[in-house]
Amino acid sequence: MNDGDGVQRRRLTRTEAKARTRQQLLDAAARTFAQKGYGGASVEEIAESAGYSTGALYSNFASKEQLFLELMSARASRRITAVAEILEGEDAGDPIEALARLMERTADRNQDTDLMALRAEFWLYAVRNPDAMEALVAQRRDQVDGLTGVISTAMERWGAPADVSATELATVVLAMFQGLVRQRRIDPARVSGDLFAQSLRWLFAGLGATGPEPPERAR
Amino acid sequence: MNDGDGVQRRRLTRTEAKARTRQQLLDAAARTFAQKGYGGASVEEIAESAGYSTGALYSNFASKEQLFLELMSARASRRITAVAEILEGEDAGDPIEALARLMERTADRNQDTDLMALRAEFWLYAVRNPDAMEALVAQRRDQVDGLTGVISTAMERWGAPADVSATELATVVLAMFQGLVRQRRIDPARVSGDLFAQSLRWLFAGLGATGPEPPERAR
DNA sequence: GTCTATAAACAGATAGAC
DNA sequence: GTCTATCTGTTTATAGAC
Repeated sequence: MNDGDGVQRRRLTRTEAKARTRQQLLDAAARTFAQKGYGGASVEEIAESAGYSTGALYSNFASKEQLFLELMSARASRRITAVAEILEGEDAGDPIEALARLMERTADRNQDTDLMALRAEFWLYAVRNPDAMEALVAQRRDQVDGLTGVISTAMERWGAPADVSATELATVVLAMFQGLVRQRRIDPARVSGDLFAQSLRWLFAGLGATGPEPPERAR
Repeated sequence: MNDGDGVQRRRLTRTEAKARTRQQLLDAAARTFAQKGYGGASVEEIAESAGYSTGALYSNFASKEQLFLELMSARASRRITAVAEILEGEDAGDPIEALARLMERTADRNQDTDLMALRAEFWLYAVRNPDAMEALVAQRRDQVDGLTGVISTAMERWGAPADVSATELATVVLAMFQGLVRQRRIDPARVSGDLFAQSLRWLFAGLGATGPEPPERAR
């Protein structure tokens, strides 16, 4: 119970210090897994990248796999909320503009390329180990939830019919976003920076379409 | 020059036999890399999956990496054309229906899950090794080209403005498709099978929208 | 709690038999 | 041209010093 001196002078108890090490190792793991992949990253690399030894790593995590899984679950609750925050800050203006700027910001910066790569690693791991899928389910729902705010605003602006589901639309917007970012990493010359904004305008303008057929046809 | 009997009875010359082995190894590599990932698949696994030994593999490929790269380039010219073929067969009907059925077909079958996983592996590899990106560029352009046919048909049907680029639209449709398939693998309960068709209708119905602003607003 | 040293298993790649 | 056997380096994970 009582550990040494009653008052904590250095503001870092032993357990806090360990938690800090844990977090540094998690961050290093995120970097390393993103840059080298799950199979390509060695635990020694991760530990060194965090400034520790493999011994310290194994003192905090049972195995390489468990470290990866922890990362997968942790990221579900952490980073994703950043999307919503960024959007909140811009919510005053045109929601489509806000979404488009989000794309430009995340698509080309290296930091977020890492994030995209890490997400791809997560997806591949979960596809191969279905037990790990639930973490991705949570992650995806957080992303969709983070979008529904702007989506709803945009829907009002464009006078979308009441029977259009905001979450379904958010799912579609997320799909477009991720798909375009991935393609832009491959062939930036052919995936222009504002293609996303253009697509959003098309999409929202078409929400009024009711039937499965073109409005009028010369048949 | 003259090998044994002048006429080839068995229809397999030695070079043909080697080419056959090569192809079997490539197919096995595609399966194994898809199922275990680049780092997770061992050359012994690949060779055994093809019914050969590692010696045979290294007789045909310089290294594991070169095998992977060959696969990456080969798939660019092969499988992708299948997309266009499937679409051609359905072209008579509603183009949107054709695209939607394509999604249903590819999204849930395991064979195509493998293909999606393999593509994700390609993407990750190329993001980390930019020299390999050109293969993906070709792959992406083939995919887009394979789509432009149906897209153009659908554009006519929906009376899209002339200034809408069919290839850009194909890029967007491809992004939506890939994004939705990936999300559906994560959370099928929340990504319904016909959400893709619905999105396509929204998208095509909205092509008429010209400006960056909603058509009319209660401001 | 973290480090050093090491055990044990496995990887990619090669050499020589056939 | 393919297989068996093996070499070499690296990997995950652990044990014990501090």
